[in-house]
Amino acid sequence: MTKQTLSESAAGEGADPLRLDLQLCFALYGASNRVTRLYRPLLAPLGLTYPQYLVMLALWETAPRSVGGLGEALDLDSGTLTPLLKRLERQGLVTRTRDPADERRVMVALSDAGEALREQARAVPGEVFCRMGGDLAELAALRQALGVLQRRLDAAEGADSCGAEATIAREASSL
Amino acid sequence: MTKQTLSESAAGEGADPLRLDLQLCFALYGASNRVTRLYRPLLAPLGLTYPQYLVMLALWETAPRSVGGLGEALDLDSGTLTPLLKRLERQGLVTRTRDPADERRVMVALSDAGEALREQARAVPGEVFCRMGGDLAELAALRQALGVLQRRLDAAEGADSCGAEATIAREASSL
DNA sequence: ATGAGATAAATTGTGCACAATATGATTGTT
DNA sequence: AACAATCATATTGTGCACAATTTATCTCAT
Repeated sequence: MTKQTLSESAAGEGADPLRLDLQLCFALYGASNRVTRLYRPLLAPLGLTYPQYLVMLALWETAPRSVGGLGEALDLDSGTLTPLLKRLERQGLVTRTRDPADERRVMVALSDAGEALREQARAVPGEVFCRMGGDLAELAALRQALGVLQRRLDAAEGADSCGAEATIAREASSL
Repeated sequence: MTKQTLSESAAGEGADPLRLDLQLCFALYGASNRVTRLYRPLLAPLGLTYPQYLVMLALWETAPRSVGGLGEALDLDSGTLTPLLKRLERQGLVTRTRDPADERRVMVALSDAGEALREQARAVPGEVFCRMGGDLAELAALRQALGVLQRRLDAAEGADSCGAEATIAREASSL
């Protein structure tokens, strides 16, 4: 099976660390694509894409929120959010109004239809959970590990060249 | 910090499985975005994007390959690959020629420049490994868990409605 | 008050990701 | 041989994701 070329070819032979992160990054890339494919048919009846669903989830928890606030919550910038929010607005799910207290900000609020959609969306997480497979402990562990990795990637965001001092620091804290 | 709204708000309170997969899927989505952001500055000197790099990795292992073969290896369809491969061709890194034995197929081969780029790319995995943080066991475990999840997601690809027995199983393990 | 920075969002341009469809080649049946 | 079904790739259209830039607003030191 050709699919294994990148993902598992070195699995048996002594764990080359270079192959490992190739495999890990590729696995994350693939998993993300698979997740959005998994959501697609479930969200289609609601007229939402997966990123739009994430925005709605954020708003169902707290609204109104500024574009920047949403961006920080979802780790997306205005170049992604602005057109996405305009589409949600065109569908009548949210409203976008400039904050009178600070005209630079745009506050995103839920319309009645946006609030109402919450009920329609209630069945989605259960379906996803079910399709992902039920080993709760394993999923929890995976989420936990992703949280740790995420913090490291966020930390690495600024560092320009993982220089000698960083390598030493890594070795010191490595175990 | 608003960022925690989706990712960790329920961490302390009894592990609602519905929140869990929301968090897990969101974490996968975020991790994938972060990975491509991590690669971007490392691949920019090579003139490659992360998906283009994946294609080149596949070709450096085995070439020539058909478009379909690449698609199976990377889990991408021709709608994604065709324009990507045309860009690689325009950069002089690959050639695309129809297979004389089966004119439906397009074989993608490496040009000399494409072969040569392999040397330039040799430093990339090390940098990535370094920036992701060095706990080898943890990264290996994460990759392992992603492999399991991936197989489940691939299996769930066809299933239309995670039927009654699965729902019952979920309810049984739900609390 | 005013102009220099800082900040928030929008815009522009490139490149995925994928559904739906189209085009053309191959295979199997009759 | 002819033709339906299948298969491999390409095309079209929508919607992210993000870098780079622009526009408008705000803050603050003077």
